[in-house]
Amino acid sequence: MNIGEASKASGVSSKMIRYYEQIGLISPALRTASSYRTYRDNDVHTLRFVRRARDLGFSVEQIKELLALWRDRSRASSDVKAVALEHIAELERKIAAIQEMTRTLKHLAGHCHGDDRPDCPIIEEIANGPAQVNTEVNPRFGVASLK
Amino acid sequence: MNIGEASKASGVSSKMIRYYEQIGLISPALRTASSYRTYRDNDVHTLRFVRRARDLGFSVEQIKELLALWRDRSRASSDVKAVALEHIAELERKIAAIQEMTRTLKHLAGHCHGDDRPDCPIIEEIANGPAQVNTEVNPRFGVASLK
DNA sequence: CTTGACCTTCCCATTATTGGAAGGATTATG
DNA sequence: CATAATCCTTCCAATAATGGGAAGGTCAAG
Repeated sequence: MNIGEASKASGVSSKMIRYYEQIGLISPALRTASSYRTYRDNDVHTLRFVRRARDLGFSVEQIKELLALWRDRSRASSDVKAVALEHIAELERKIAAIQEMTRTLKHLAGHCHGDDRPDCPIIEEIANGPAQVNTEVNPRFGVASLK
Repeated sequence: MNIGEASKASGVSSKMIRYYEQIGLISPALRTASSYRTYRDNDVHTLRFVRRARDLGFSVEQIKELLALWRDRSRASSDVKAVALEHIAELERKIAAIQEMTRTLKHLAGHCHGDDRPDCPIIEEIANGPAQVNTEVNPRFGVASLK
């Protein structure tokens, strides 16, 4: 099986297969006399492993660890779990960060008329920072009272 | 004000200020006789605009649009809103993708003992793909019945 | 034997940011 | 004033993962 077939069989592009080999994520493929890379079922299995891990958002570095754990049949499941939990934590940090952005943006967009007039709280906030929000119950202390 | 002070005042690193100038996001700074860049309050204002937009996850390209809209005092707020909504949509796609990953990973981690034994559903799934989940109510048709 | 579809390596681009080197300018201190 | 520390300048490189493409070799079908 040459690289194109291995690519189709694994869902990893030929480009990436060569790249993974180059950076040492996977071992160098066997070569034919004319230096074509050849792959066997086992290699394709590894490539699928890599693709699934990528689909789960693991970095190449983490996949290196996971591959080592996969091959080590005497690994402790706690070792695998540690990698997974660490990754989950990172993903959740990312989600929180992005959600904070959307929260702010939705709030702003919700207050933007979105019509032909130039007045726009979205660009206002980006330009001038968080607008003073009057959360004051008593208007005597609100921003409005400063006029 | 030279670049270091402008950096502190705006929260954008000197490196990035130079970069933004180089790619044309901001206009070239005035220079002293000894070619030090100098910045005035107005420039710092622009830099803050850029930083806030970055904090909201806008790409440099989008910020280019936003800056143009900001400067165009006859812009339609709908134009700003369009950029924002597009960005919100993209952020939500990202969130959904990452959440799907965490959902899967948490499920797997929840079934991993995390002890000294090698048996681990996490690495199992990465290696062999989605395990057959028996969602069948009638055991006659379940995977179990294939034994 | 030609043609088309593959393969090889090598280089470049992407996005936003950081790091560093080499050298000049400014500022502070002794 | 001399010198040292701290700035500034430009240029080059690296990051992470992927895609695009060129130039040239190989293979299989016709």
